[in-house]
Amino acid sequence: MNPTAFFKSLADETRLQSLLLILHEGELCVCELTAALQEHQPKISRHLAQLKKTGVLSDRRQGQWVFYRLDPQLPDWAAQVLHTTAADNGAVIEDAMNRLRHMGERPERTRACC
Amino acid sequence: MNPTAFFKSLADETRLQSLLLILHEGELCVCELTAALQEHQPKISRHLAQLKKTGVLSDRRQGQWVFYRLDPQLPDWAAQVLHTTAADNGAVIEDAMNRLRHMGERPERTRACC
DNA sequence: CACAAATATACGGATTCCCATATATACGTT
DNA sequence: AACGTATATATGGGAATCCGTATATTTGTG
Repeated sequence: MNPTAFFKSLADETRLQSLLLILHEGELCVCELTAALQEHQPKISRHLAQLKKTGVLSDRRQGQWVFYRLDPQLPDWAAQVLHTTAADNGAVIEDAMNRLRHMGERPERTRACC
Repeated sequence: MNPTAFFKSLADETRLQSLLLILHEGELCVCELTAALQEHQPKISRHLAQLKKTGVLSDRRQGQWVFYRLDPQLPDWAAQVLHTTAADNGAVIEDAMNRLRHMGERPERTRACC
């Protein structure tokens, strides 16, 4: 993982908020992020695709939904950077977290392997 | 310190290398960074000015030289991000460190206050 | 197989970013 | 004051980035 490329991934409001939300929730699907951040779906999808391509996130499909989470292979230092950032910047996702909590009809999760 | 703005500061090869070198050495002047990174002086100055403007670095003039160091007011989480990155990415500044070590005529430092 | 929901991608346009070059400013020395 | 060194800034051009809209793809359901 190239550090500059990694920081480029974090250098966008939508991507950083998405990452912090995913970090907090474990995994989230596109529609949840779209609702929480109040952004158009293609915008969210585009940024998630970029984060996946650079190895920050990985995804799994479950039925109609695609859930994104931190890539388990993300280097420790990079994961640490994210956790450090999350710990001191809760305000960044405060509004989004509230919207997420009050969102009706969130898709049900099943285990990755049954 | 806005996290997105902070990460934008790190999302450039020249800026990140400069920061990691400064972190390692405590403080460096423009001419040392120019030599270590083998870049044109205006390019280095421009990036340092940007890092200063966003509150990541601060500078002090000593005679003809201007030394840059981490801004003492940089939030802990941001400093931590830098240290975490430095700890696992020594390779990023390896060549530059070698050039710095073999650089002749490095300017002498005096204490900030005499 | 039609249809709706969730997600992904393609396309242009607008903005931002980065650079090299040229020039200006500040300091020290003579 | 004149000159050399170190640093800063201005300018213009090219590349990368981000966005909204339109459209394609995938999946589940009837």
